[in-house]
Amino acid sequence: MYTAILANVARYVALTAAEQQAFTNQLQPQHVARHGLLQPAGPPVRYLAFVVRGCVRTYTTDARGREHVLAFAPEGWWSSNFTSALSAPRAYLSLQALEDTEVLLLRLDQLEELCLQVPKFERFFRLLFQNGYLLAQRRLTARAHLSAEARYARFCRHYPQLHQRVALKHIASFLGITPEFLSTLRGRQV
Amino acid sequence: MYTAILANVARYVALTAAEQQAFTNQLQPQHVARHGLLQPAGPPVRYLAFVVRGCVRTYTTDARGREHVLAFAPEGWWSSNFTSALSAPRAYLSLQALEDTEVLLLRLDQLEELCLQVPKFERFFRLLFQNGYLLAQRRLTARAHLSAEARYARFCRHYPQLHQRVALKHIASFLGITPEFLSTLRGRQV
DNA sequence: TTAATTTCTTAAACTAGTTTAAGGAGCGTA
DNA sequence: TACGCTCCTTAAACTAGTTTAAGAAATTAA
Repeated sequence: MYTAILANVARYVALTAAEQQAFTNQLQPQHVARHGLLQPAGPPVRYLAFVVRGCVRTYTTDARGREHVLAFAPEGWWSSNFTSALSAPRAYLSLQALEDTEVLLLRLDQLEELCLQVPKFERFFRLLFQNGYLLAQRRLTARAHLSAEARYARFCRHYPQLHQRVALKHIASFLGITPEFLSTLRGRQV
Repeated sequence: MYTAILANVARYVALTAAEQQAFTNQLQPQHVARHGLLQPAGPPVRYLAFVVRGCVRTYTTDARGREHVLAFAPEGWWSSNFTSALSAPRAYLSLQALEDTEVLLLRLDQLEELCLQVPKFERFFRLLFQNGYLLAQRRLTARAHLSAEARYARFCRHYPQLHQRVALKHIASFLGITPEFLSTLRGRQV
């Protein structure tokens, strides 16, 4: 259950058995059926999710009710519903399971608590966010530099496994184009 | 010299006089003339910059030699040249002073060193990157949800001071449109 | 002051990507 | 097996934003 997440943390910081215990105590395991939404117990809050099995997509819904995919997270990846008030205050991102999925949830307040108890986690999450920041910037750059076709080619090269598992419409949304246009792009390449 | 940056750090963590000393010892002050590039002493590396006075833009240059602005940083803001290998490995972002500018530079290796010496900085930079990650995600969302016109309106509302100080072509690049098109957008609104 | 250079504006031709629409393919359910 | 549903594909009409070009305005330098 916790093997993968502990290995993930161990990439950056070495934990004692007691610290591992303190960590896993905070995590809420959740099983989410295909197409179901992730949500920790209690009122809606900010949280992180670590995907143990399956695949999750992070998305927003705009004023016209259209969804925009911001990220995918297969096994071993972190994801979060963090966002800031683009339209409404307390606007959270939604996380949906694209397959039968097993996740470990950590609310932001639990994260803060954990960092106070075990300062090593300040380091771990500093590096995690530092990396997330870098990836988000890379995607901004890609959108500025590359045509839709080049972005799709890059996506296929970078995430071949996702390309197989994830519906075309979600990939299109992630790339910032319509499903129809992605379909024509695919047609061209054959 | 260090008043502003210490106030900035104090928003998240309380430092002792000795810790303040350890922090400011690592910082490299640099004066950069208008249009000059920021760069810490030594070989090119990743670094953070805190703007004490003036204004900085962060940008990349693509294969065709065209620049794309990723961020602006006026007084009191942090900025960095972090990026990951979109095209070449060791591809850093460039930071340019848009006015006569005073910055404090902190190399990534110095940051790591500082975190080891004073663990409070793990917390500070964790929160700083967490926030940067959030802002980058917000910009990705804005680009998906909003038309160029709406993005420009939002930029003007959000950063009225920048709108006055920064050249139109840089704002256009930041918004992801051509200067010509931004110019027509401006014309329309009058 | 003039001259050189960069930046901004305007407008017309163009194109990457959208919209709309309709048909087909797959898939879960009864 | 057929029904309903969502997803994917194709194609034609359309549009937001680009490209090209040329002139006006603002900066910079001498």
